Parts: sequence; structure tokens; C-alpha cells
Amino acid sequence: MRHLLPVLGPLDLDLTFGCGQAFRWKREGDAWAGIVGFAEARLRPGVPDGSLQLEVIGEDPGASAWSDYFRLGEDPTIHLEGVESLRALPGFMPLLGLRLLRQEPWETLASFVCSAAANIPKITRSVEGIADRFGTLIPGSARRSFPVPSVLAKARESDLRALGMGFRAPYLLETARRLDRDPIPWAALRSMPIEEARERLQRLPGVGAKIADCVLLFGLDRLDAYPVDRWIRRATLELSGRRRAKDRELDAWALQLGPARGYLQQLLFHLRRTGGPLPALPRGRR
DNA sequence: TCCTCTCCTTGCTT
DNA sequence: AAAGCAAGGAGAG
Repeated sequence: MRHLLPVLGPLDLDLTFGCGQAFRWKREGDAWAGIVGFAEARLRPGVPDGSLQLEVIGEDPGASAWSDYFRLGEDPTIHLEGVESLRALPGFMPLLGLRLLRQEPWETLASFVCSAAANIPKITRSVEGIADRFGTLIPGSARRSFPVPSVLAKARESDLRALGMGFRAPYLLETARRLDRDPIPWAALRSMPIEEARERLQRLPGVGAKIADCVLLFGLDRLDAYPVDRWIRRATLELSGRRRAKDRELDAWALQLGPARGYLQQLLFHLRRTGGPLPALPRGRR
């Protein structure tokens, strides 16, 4: 099945798939191929500006679902309202082609449990390895879906360690088992106060504040979640002009970045990691 | 209750 | 080649 989807605003696939929010997209020459649910999608370049062409193998959820997944209906520029000062950061504006994907919550949770003290290639190996070993083959594709909790719950710790997951293996296994017994009310987490949603996720082993915020941001459409990792710690310290601060204080400082601070976090993460120190934002905010 | 330190796996880099 | 490093978390003290 093929779709030609209209795109509002800028779109940069390399940034979108390479920024560390999703781990099942691979660059194939000029194209990008990825697994979403029970589908394999392939995006091809050379399409007129303002649209995205994708080819789908497996269970196609339909055009509107894809548009929703890629967040094509909203121009990311709207997230700059109220934080005009960020526009002035060198290299910031071109990053707006990065689209925050709307991913499935469980797969997002499992992926970020794998992310602890790892890097993107390692996380990718873990996630892809889990799918290869425990997922369901997608008809017409050589790749597999990500296994649901009840399937992963039956795994052995040694199976996961064999994938190179190390100390994260027991965390993921126990998290899968708990979700199998006692499913998380995902819908409720989308609307409850952010601190409450975070606390709920942090009950799971292998899930601290940072990973809980990643799940909220990447899997539950909570753009108000601001994950503080080592890069964002540095970036936020610099922007705020402070010498040192606790993660909680940085999280509180980020409130001034508005309701879409999670999206801005993603751009700042990339900017800090690839571009070096950031200049302090002018006082009085904005 | 809160803070700080250490350990936990692996594989790639310096 | 040993040490450092990578989108952290848990447990001890």
C-alpha cells in the first residue's frame, strides 16, 4: 500500500529518526525503513515538498494513523511561541524539521529501559534483538513486530543477557512481567498531572525520572515532559546561567519553556551534543 | 527524607 | 592495552 501524506511545516527524516527517540528505523540508501506495530514502512525521497510518500508492508493502519504517528498535521514552528529567544541560538531553526513521533507506549517504555547508560547503536541492537527473538514476523517483511508484555514476560533473563543487555536485562524482564499481571492505564497517563504520571511509571524497575519522562514524551504525547539526561543537564545549566543545580531544579527551570518544552528539549539535546556549549538565555525569559 | 557514591554489562573509542 | 565513555537506576551509607 502506498500513501502520499500532506506535511505542514518542515520535515527532516535524518533528524527525526537519528535523534534517539525511536530505534526501529534504518537508513537504506536514500530511504528510511522502519517497523511500526505490525507494519513495515518505507519512506522515499524525491517527493514534492510539502508531502511524504510511504510504502507499507504488513498491517497498514491507514493514512490518518501514519499522519498522526509522524505528527504531520502540525507545524513544529508553533512550539516556539513564547520562547522566541531560542530562535537566536545558532543552528536551532534548522532543527525544526525534527518530528516528535507518536510511538506506542509499551515499546517506548521497553526501549528506554534498554537505554540506561547506553548509546543509540547499543539501544538499537537491544531493541532489534528483542524483536528478532520474541516478536512476530511481519508478512512480506524480513523483520518482526515488537513483542507485547505477555510474550516478553515468558523470556528468561539469560535470553535477554544473550542479546547484550547486561544489567538492564532483569529490569526489562520484571517490568514486562508486572505489566502482564497489572497493565498500566496508558490513557489515564496521557491526561493526569505530569508528576503523578511520572510517579506511576517510576514504580517499575529500571525506570527512574529520566526514563519515565522519555516514555511520557515519546510514547504518551506528553510534550510537557522534559527528560534530563547528561546532555540536557549541561544544556539547561548553560541556558539558565547557573553553575550547578539538581535535576529537579533544572526540570523546574524548564517550565518557562512552555507546554511543549519536551519538544524543545529534543532540539536542545541535539544542539548541545553536536554544537558545543550554549549561550545563557537573556533574563526575563522568552 | 535527602544527598552522594558505587556498582552494574557491553562494546566501541582513545 | 588500559581507561574512558555511552539519552541511568538501584542500593548503601
